Amino acid sequence: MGNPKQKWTSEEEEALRAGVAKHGTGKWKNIQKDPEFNHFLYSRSNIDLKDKWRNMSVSANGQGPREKSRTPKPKVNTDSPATPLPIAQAPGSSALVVVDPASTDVLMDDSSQCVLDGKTTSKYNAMIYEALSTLKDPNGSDISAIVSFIEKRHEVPQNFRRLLGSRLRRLVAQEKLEKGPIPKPKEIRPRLSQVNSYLGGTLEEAAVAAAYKVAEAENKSFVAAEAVKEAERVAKMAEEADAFLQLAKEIYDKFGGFI
DNA sequence: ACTTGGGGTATGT
DNA sequence: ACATACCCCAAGT
Repeated sequence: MGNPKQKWTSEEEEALRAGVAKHGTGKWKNIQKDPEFNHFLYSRSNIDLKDKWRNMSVSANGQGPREKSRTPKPKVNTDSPATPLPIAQAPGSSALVVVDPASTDVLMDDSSQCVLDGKTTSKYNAMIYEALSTLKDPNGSDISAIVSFIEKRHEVPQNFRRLLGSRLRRLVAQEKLEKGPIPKPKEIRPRLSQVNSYLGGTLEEAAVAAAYKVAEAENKSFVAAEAVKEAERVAKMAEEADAFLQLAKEIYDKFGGFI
């Protein structure tokens, strides 16, 4: 009747995940009110968040269809901000100890072997941002420094340096990174204003939204240098948004000279 | 005022 | 039919 049913967008889901990661399960109202997530969740109620979380948890779980009569909850739940995330949250969640190939499989085992492409890419991006933001080399960190930093912190394949090299080139090509000073979200916004002034039309909204998301996501990955899990998630977010931004740029390249 | 569990309806296989 | 996704209600705190 009143509601045509509003499907949850991936942005909303991400916001919800992030919110739960920060506030813990059950603090739905807090998450909804949090200015950091309210931009994505303003149209959802705390109850909606709860329901969505339930659904996500159910489908992310291997096969636990909606059991009602089963498992009447053996645990009373210690109610700590650490929660049964539907996707992530590694065994030793709090520390910097991460990613050794043996333990990671616990979270993404089901789809691990085939489609790793996108996921590893995101992971590498996250590592790069982590390295850059930690090293904070004003002249820009050279590749050796980045490699050695990451090697100290993560298990990486033998050809990692090669991978990293192409990865970096790509990021620079996409202007998500610069050679020289560390990347700043601010670098992106002025660019967009060009697009805006030329197009000024329907795409403006999309472009601004995309740019804002990229900026926000990248900005976050600085803060999240210590929380690698978060960084991974954020990197994925950035990549999604970046696709949008690319589109906007292409359009600008085509029509920018005329309009 | 919020959280929580149950349930209802639409939609996809 | 069954499972899933979204929404709503009523009870408990």
